[in-house]
Parts: sequence; structure tokens; C-alpha cells
Amino acid sequence: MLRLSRLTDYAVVALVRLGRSDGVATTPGIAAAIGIPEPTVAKVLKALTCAGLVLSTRGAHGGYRLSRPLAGISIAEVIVAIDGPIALTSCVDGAVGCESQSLCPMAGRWDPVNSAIRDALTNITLADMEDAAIPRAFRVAAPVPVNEEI
Amino acid sequence: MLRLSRLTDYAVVALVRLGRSDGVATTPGIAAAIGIPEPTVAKVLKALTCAGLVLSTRGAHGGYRLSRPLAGISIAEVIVAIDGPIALTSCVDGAVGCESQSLCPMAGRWDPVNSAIRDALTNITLADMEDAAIPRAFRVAAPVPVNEEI
DNA sequence: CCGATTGTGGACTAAGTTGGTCCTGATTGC
DNA sequence: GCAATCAGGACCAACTTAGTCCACAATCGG
Repeated sequence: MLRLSRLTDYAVVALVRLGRSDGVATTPGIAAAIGIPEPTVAKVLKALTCAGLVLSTRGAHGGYRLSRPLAGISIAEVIVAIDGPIALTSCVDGAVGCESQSLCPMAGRWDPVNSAIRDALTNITLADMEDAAIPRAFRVAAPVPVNEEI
Repeated sequence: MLRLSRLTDYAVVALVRLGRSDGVATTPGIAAAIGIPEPTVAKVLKALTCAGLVLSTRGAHGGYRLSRPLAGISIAEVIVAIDGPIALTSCVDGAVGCESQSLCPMAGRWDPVNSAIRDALTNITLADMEDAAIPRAFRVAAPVPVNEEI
């Protein structure tokens, strides 16, 4: 299925959410807003902090905020932050442990594929996804339309 | 990790192998050639047959052969044959069952990403991968000059 | 200075998926 | 008729993922 982890999906939602809140946002706040259990959101945000995509402030009145605008964050970065390096097979570049590495006829075979995927993902930013996410016909050049009922 | 199943990897190896054998190749033959357990190879070949990428002949002296030259088979086809449709999230186009579908702020969000990936994978053929797979310096007169040292 | 709020870090458990095996048939050629 | 080969499915084991929980550190407000 070539699927990435659900956590990455959550990360994108959380990031877009952060892009809409002006100040800092707390874990419970984000969790409630996007309908994902709080500890899971915390886990995702922790990973994003480590990757430098969001900045955290500890203590009371703390929370998270974006380190860059959404347009400056590529999907590839999010995936790497949550899922680890982008490589379709476990048998990547310098990876050791491929049991039949010597006679493995596909050594290096996937490299061009990996590169192609990486390129594709690097060229899509969170801002692009935010645009694509709104299925309604309402969308009219609003820069940050926080149109979420409920 | 955005990884695809190992079975897909096997499929590529098996297909490339089939591209080199002139006549038909049997399951045990391929299994021995590429160093993968026989039942597993059989499973992969069955899936490839269903997808129409290889043709099977039953009975004694039967076996498998490519339905098209390697250059006419894209990676995307192989992945679809083995792993199913290419979609990074379970929450695809018309997919139902996304529990929070109504308030899910990312409905349709991944579509551009999926398309980008699909395009990238469609533009790479098995022939390309075969070229990339040979680490030796023997390769001469390659039509597509993949100049990657090591 | 103390307590409430919030992020940090790790361990742990449970569930789902994948990979691999096996068995029983159906088909073809000798 | 027998051997070789593909077809199709059921089945089990192992790994990965995702979700939860707990104890701790930091900051702010009173």
C-alpha cells in the first residue's frame, strides 16, 4: 500500500492547525481541535519539536508554535520527522544487514525510485495541502480562513 | 518509513530475472536464482499474473514469462500488483470508514501528494532499475547513461 | 516560595499487518 | 496414468505501529 504511518497524517493536521492559531497552542487544545487523543498528539508534537518544525515553550502558558510558515515546510520534512528517512525498501544505500547482500541482484536498484519520491515530496508544502484540504466551493483567495464550524 | 512491502521488492527482482531468461522460467528456478524461498516466489508470481504483468503456462514444461519487455513495465504497476493501489494514507479519495470523516480537516488533503508519487513511480520502468542495479563497471553502451559511481 | 500548568522522556501493552508456510486442487505434457 | 507445474486458499508467527501511562523538569503567577 505504500502507506505512511497515521502519525504523519496527524502531524500534518496538527501543523496546519498551528498555522492558523496566532499565538501558542497547547497539546490539549490541539487534540480537542483535531479530534485526536491527547497523548498521541503529544507524541507527534514531541517528534516535530525534535525535528525543529515547531518551537515549544515550557511551563505555564507554554505551548507550541510553528518555527516557519506553512509554505516553508515540505511534506518530506514532516515524513522524515515522524517516520524517519524516506526509503521505500529496507535495503537502502549503505544499509547493512541485507542477508543476501553479496548476491542480491537489486543492490542500489531502488535508489532512483527513492530519489524520485523524495523530490516529489519535497516540492509539496503544507500550504499546498492546506489548500487542497478544503473541499467546499467557498474558497476565495482567503489567506487564512479559519472556517471550521463545530 | 514510507516503505513498501518486501514482496514488491521480490517482484521487481523476479521480473528482471524473467526479462533475462529467454524462454519460460519455473517457480523453483526463479527462487533458486534470486535466493528467495520458493513458496514466497510463487505467491509473488501469482499476484503478477493476476495483474497481467507475466503470463503463465500450466502443466509440465510450463512456467512464467513476461507479457511485455521490461522497459514497458513501470514500478507503479508492480507496486499496484503486489501492494494494492498507491495511496499514502488509508484516508483516500472516496474511502469510507474514516471515523471522523465529517469533521476531518484533511479530507482530500493527501490527494496532490498521492498524485505526485504516482507520477514519479509511473515514469520509472523496470529497465531503468535494471540499469541501476548493476554495480559492476562492466556495463557498456547503456542507452540511458546513468552515471552513478558506486 | 509554592503550586499549578505545561512540555520531556521513556517504558509498556495491545492490535494490526506482513511474510512466510503448507495443503489441496486443476491443468498440461509425456 | 503419472509427473510436473500453476492456482487458490487457509493458516500461523513475527514484526511494527499506535496508543497509553507515568515520573520528571521547567516556567509562570500569586
